[in-house]
Amino acid sequence: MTSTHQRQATADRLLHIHEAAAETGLTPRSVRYYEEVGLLRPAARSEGDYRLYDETDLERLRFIKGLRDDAGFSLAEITQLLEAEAARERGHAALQATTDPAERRRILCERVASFERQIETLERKIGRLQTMVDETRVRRDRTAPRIDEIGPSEP
Amino acid sequence: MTSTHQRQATADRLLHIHEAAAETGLTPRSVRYYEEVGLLRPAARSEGDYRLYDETDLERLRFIKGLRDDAGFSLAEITQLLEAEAARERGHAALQATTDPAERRRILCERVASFERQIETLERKIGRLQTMVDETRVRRDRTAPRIDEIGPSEP
DNA sequence: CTGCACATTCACGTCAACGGCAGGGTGGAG
DNA sequence: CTCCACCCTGCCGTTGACGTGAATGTGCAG
Repeated sequence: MTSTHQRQATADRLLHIHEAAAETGLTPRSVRYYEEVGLLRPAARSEGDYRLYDETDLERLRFIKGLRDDAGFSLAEITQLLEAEAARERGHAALQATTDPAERRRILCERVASFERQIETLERKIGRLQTMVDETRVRRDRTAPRIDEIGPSEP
Repeated sequence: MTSTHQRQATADRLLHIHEAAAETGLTPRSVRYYEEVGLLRPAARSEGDYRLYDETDLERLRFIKGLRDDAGFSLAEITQLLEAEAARERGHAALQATTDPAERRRILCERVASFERQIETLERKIGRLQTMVDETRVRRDRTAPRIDEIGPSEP
């Protein structure tokens, strides 16, 4: 049977788990674990049941790693964000399936709303971090003038 | 120069662990754990060996909670940041102990540098999050115009 | 064909960050 | 005084996020 999915749009070869992991800075174990908890679907399996990953999978893995390392999100929170993404993709399919302008409008509006919810989630985190930065800056700025009070620097 | 902020009515009283925890949105167990791993100096103890917390402790606990919840830092990372803070406090003591202008200047400069390292740590995290926000915004902005393509909204 | 490196699925081990007891002490109300 | 709510110190349990074999299969190099 020939593949029904048109996933290899960029003509990339499929990577084994070790290569995909190396490519994204993860371990094979983590990648399998992410699949186990439902963050990743087996892209494809080789004849011998080897997991095979394409560029889409790599992007997804990089996204996960970014959220985990940079943002400090738990895998549960990442699941939420990825489910929103999945909903957007389902919306994409639904968009192809209808020509009704009102329906198409509704789908696209929901997608925009979904992006905005994600932005809000991230910006809330940024806001809290920014508050900490501001507080630190205030403390620094209360310290700095005391240096000048000492007088001009020693010759 | 005793320019201390006027404090809350409860500022003088020392709090039991349950009160301190409630005040900071933590659990008593967490607070004890933070002490166990060295995030918190042995606070004062009552006659019956009860832990007692003052306003400084509460600030420290809020700081820890902020880093943990908002920034997603691990307790190990928080330890680093708090050690920097401790170094600044040692600097404060050293500042009291000397009148040598050059020495006082050095201490204050180091403190400012320490604040700036902390700011940099936080802003690096903000930067990564901001990148994700920007990417999301781009995707949203690629979606939005497609709504207008559909035509004016149905009556 | 024989290695050899990498893959698979269990299954158990580990570390962080707590939760939740047991067994015993403390301290203010009644 | 008792009662009861809170505190203490262990110490074991749990959850998340993997690490680390063990037993077995796969695929290509020589």
